[in-house]
Amino acid sequence: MTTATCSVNTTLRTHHCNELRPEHVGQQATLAGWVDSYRGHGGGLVFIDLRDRAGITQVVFDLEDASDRAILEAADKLRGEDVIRVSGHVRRRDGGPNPKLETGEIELVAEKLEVLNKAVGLPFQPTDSDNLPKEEIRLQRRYLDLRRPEMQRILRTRHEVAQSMRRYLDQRGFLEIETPILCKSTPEGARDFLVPSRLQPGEFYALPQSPQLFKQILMVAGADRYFQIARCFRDEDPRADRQAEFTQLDIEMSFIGVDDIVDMVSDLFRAIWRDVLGHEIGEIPTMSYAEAMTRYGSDRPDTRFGMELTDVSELAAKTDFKVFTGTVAEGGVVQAIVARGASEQLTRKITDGYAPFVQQFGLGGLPVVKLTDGAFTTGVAKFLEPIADDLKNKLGLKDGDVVFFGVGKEKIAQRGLGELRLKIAKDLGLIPEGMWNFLWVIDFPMIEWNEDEQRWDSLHHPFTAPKVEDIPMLESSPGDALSQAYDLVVNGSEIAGGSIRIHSPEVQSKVFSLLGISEREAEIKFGFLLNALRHGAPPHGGIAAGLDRVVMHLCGTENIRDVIAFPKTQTGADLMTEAPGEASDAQLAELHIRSTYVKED
RNA sequence: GGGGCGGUAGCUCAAUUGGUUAGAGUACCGGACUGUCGAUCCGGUGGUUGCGGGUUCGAGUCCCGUCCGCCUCGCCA
Repeated sequence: MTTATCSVNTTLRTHHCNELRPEHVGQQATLAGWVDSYRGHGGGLVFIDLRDRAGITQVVFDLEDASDRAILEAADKLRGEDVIRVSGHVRRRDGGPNPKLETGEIELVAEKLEVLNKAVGLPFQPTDSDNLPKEEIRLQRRYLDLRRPEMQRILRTRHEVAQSMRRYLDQRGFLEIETPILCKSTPEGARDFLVPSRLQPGEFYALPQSPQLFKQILMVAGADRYFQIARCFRDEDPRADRQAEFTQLDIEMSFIGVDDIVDMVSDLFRAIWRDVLGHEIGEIPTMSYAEAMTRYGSDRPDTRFGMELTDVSELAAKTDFKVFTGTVAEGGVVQAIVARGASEQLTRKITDGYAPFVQQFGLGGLPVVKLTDGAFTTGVAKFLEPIADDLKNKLGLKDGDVVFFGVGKEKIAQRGLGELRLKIAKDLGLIPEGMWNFLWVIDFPMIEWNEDEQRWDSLHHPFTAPKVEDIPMLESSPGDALSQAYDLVVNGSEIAGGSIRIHSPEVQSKVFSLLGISEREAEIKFGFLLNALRHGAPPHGGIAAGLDRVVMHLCGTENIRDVIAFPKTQTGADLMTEAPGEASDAQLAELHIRSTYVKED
């Protein structure tokens, strides 16, 4: 018995709207809910579909049976979304069963009707699935939108995921511990949301970007196994699968290595997919970051289809095409992906459109050729003459294949082709339905060079432990040192990421200095963590899984706002409450704040 | 901060190259109807075409600005 089907009888009702069955025929029942639809036949006969969270039951007002004229007149005035309470007896339907409803074999014959709340001037009908209002309207009247069965299903799925997580972790000795929302601002990472302090004039809290430091402190505190379904805040621009305020399943464990957490979290996701979808994930394969970048041009590869990247720099250098030869001479690469047999579908117009697409990711352009009757045609065909046979062999080309070249610095060529690979696969429908390709990506580099800032940035975060054997490389060749970090990917989407943490103050200091964080700076910003590491820190590590994204996958939506009860728009607004709003001068004065913003005309 | 798409009745949409009184479905209101289940049938109300300016004899349509929503690059340790 789940929360969806258990009894919810109260002083106002005896059953929910998906409970009455033929076995209840003859019994008295009282239902309460929303009028889902009204079908009137004049003075003598009115049908109402009554809806609540659980489902729909047909109520009939029938002059020939139990209903009197006064009730029929009242019933005739009922309209969609009115909230009513009806009492009567259950009977088998006269007009035959309705197979579309789980309660379709019975109906409730109304003897008593009470209108609890009349719905007037609805902006839209939540039951009208054909004419779904635009998202703006749905967000303004979220209470109506959430009444839709599809949204109810998502709310329930999100609940089931959270319960599945709690059940699983509880059984394995994890403690659910809350951490502060009003935190100290930590540098780096995303932009912080700031909260002014009234009691400490001129000072500010930050909302947590994640409970990262607190959960490490909890390990030092001997909690051993911690989890939390934690709200996190990052003041950055949103995307379809990301908003500033989001939820993570946050986990940290002591006395573990990479395999412990990978195995445990694999098992956790097997449990979630089993609980929610009844799907068996099976073993989750592992791939190194280097392999993911080389083969798929992404650190979160979608392995549901092929079209992998191939490096053709050596051949490209033998052409007379300056774009190729110049790039290779400067240390860049030429890589290729092949859309097999797609030359008919990928018209000139479409392939032309791919050029600006990859330019977004920094590529200069997008050389293209097609293979027709054994010869290269269109695009850069003429430049490929000298290497035609070698290229055909290397890429295994057949007539009808389309080849796209990514030309430039390795990272940029990989990223550009990686993104193009996904776009082409979507455009051509190459992505199989119903597949769940989970993948652990491991062996990330510790750091990567930031060209703009001319410094090393951590790939994961500054508390990520290097591989023990790579510690000496932090000084000799830091860019090659690998970390004990891991990301869980499903169908090309990152749903969890974490690492074994540094538990030695010496290694932590070394990493800080590598990242250009001075000792003094580190003491000011992370002094409490460095102190904790000096006072008996166990080896520990953890992971954070994006709850919103997990639910998106399980519900089959590509819009993060669909899986959040009260989401925010692209400008960070809540269209229902109209947050954010202005603060009064008195409020600001108390907080020792004055706005410098000047409205433009 | 950059690029793209969109905004017409409560809601979903239409409106020829700029051209008569901006239409349809649905919702809502009124009427008919005793077995419907997207009930049906008849009638009706409903518009600052997001907002401001411009071009024009004439603007929903073209131009400029602006607001809002969505997608995206940057950003997101």
